[in-house]
This record gives sequence, structure tokens and C-alpha cells, in this order.
Amino acid sequence: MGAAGPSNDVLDEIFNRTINSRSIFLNRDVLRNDYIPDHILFRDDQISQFGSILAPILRGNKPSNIFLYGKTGTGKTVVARYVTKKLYERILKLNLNTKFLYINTRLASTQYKMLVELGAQLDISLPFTGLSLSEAASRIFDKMKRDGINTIIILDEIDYIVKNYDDNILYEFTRVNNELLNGNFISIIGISNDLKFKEYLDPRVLSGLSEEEMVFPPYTVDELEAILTDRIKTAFRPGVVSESAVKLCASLAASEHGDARRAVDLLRVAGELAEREGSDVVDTDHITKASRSIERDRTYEVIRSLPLHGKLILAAVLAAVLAAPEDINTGRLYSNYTSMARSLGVEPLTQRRISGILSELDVLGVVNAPVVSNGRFGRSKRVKLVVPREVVSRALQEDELISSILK
DNA sequence: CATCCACAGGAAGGTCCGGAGA
DNA sequence: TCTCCGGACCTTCCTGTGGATG
Repeated sequence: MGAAGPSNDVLDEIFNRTINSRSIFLNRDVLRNDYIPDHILFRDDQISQFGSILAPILRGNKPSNIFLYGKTGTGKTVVARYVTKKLYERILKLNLNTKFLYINTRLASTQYKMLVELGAQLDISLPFTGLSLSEAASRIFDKMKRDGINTIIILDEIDYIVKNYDDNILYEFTRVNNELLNGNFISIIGISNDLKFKEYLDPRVLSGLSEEEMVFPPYTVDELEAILTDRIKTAFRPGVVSESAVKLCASLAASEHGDARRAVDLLRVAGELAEREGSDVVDTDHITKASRSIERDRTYEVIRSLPLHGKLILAAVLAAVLAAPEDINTGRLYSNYTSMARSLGVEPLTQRRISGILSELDVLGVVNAPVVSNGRFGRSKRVKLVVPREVVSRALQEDELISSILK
């Protein structure tokens, strides 16, 4: 250990640079994904259609239930939030007892948590466990009835809750309207990323819920470019983001089915990278790096938060990839996995379960595991790792138990 | 062209946990 | 106290099946 000089100099330099240099951002918040802009491009039709469906609220009438369909980043959420925000301003002026409740069912993650969240927005607190679903629901309905509140419930990523559980809760919501009497109502706005979502719904729920439907098409490259350019005006200082960077950003996002959210995320991360480097421009380089870093972070987080057996299987996949990258099938993987588990003193799970976990890993985008037929030699999943190996092993290292077998 | 492998993946049910309510 | 609940996670049992091979 020599003098502490050099490292102090480095730190000083970083701190000074941060203090002295002007940020390349004007308003970083504009690039956050929960930001609601005060104007929305290329969605005029949807905004006016959505607005006119909801407008009866202003006369105290129940608007139709609506379904918004479209892939991620096509503007569904932002349009819904924008229109409801505008409506709410009017509602306040008119002194109507109407509330908008917004819930992302994927983030709420279970039916019960969804109800707890709903309750919180109505100022009733529900215990986080212990009650039956119907008890929790009826407490919410009681509150609405007691206070004479009309509610419009926005259920974002509604496909998540229906796929993972069932549609009883939704049925409750549609059914209760008939019993809430004295003029009160609940309207449901469902937002789904999955166009085939309706197939999962019980017909009686479907007919109640989708009185109106709207489809959001993906943005084209040109539209994405215009959206980015528009955001850049308020997010960055003039001239910071190069034109080619915008183009690259738009085309990367367009290749992911015209996902505006992704485009904006990319821009934000690229901006942060550029700022950290002390660069005063955001160039294509930063966009490329940002794209890679977003992907890495996501993968790392996904793996780190996997349950033990999920990690064990990944460790088995890792080992199999090193040994024989081709022909990794369920059977081979299972024997790899069982011996690994035993060597750690863990009782291995059944093959049925492992097959299920592999499918989950596939959905998470960590592995690719299509079912292939080898004719006479049966059918099995052919497993491939689709994320960088070192990211996987780095994430697995964090687990004390597993790091011991990754040499 | 029927056969038959090596699984896939649905269905139903079990166990544990953390907690509410009577 | 006892009973009930939802959720996570798992097992057991089961039927289904694409396509190379004999």
C-alpha cells in the first residue's frame, strides 16, 4: 500500500466533474416510464374514442366497460392515464363523487394483493393475509356503497392475473354492479398486452367486461423517431443527442414490435451512461451500450431472484453447455441436476417439476427450450442458454450454496 | 406405414406458511 | 384456542404425441 494519493485524485476528479459540469439532462423525469406527457403523439384517434366512451361519467352515468389491447409500449397505459387524468380534473370541478383506481395486476402479482391495493386507494386498509378473497372484496364494495362512490377501475396487464389465477375476481366486479344499487357503479377498464387474452376468460365475464374494445397498433420506426425527438426537447439540453443516436434508438425499439417504452428507456440509460463518462453528447455508442446493459441487468436480476431449484437447474445447464453445447435435453439435464443437488445435500425435485421450471425459465427468456421430436428416440425439450454465460455464473455466484459447486 | 420412445404437460391434490377471526 | 384462508411450491398420476426407424 503506497500513498493514498492517486485514488483520492481520482475521486476528487469525479466529484469535481459532477459539481462543475453542467448536466446533459434538462429534465430526466421526462424519460421515466411512469411519466405522463402533456401531449401524446400518433394516438389522437384512441384518445378521442376512449374519451367519448368515458364521457358519460360527467353526467353521473355509468360508462361502458372497455378493453384496450396492444403489445407493450404501444401507448395503452399512457393514453388511459392521460385521459383519466383530464377527466378527473373535470370531475373535481363538477364535484362528482367519482374515483379512478389504477392497478397493475402484474406488479400486484396475486388476486389478494390486487384487492389490498384497491382498498388502499379507497382508504381502507386490508390485512395482507388471512382474509378470504370474497371477504376482502365485500369490504371494498361496502366502502363504495357506504360512501356512495362511483369507481372506474383500471386493471393494467390484466392478462397476467387471469392467466395465473382465474377470473372470479373479475366476475365479482361485473356482478356487483347489479347489487350496488342507489345509482352507484363500477366500470372496468382492462388493459392487456395479449391479443388472445379473451380466450382465457369465461364467457359470462367476457360479455360483461368487453362492452367496448380498442386496439393499439405498434408504432412504426418513423413514429418512434418522432416521439423520441419530442421527448428529447424537454429531457436533454439542445444538441446533446445526435441524430444518428435517435435513429438507432428508434430502430432498435422498432425491431421489438414498435415498443415506445423500450425506446425511451434506452434513451434514458444511454444518457446516464454518457453523463457518467463525462461526455457532453449522446451518441450511437451510448445507445448500443445501453441496450446491452439493460439486457444484462434484467438477466442478472431474474437469475438472482430465482428459487433454489431454479438456480440449480441453471447451474446444471451451465455445466451441460460447457460439456456438450448441443443436445441438452430434459433427461440429461435432469440427471445432471439430481447429482448436483445430492452433492449439496438437497433432495432433488421430480422430473415433472423440473420440466415445469424449464418452461418458466424459457418464459423468462433465460433459456430457450422448444420441444423437439427425435422420432423413435422420443420427444424432449432442447435446451439452449440464450443469455451470456458469464452473466449467469456471476448471478449464481451470489447464492452461497450454489457458488460452492461452481468451483 | 405402423410403431414406439422419451418425454410434454394437464389435472388434482398435498403441505407448509403467515396470518385473520370467532 | 381452533379453524379457515390464499399463495407458493411441489408430487402423483395420467394421457398425448412428432417423427425416425424397422
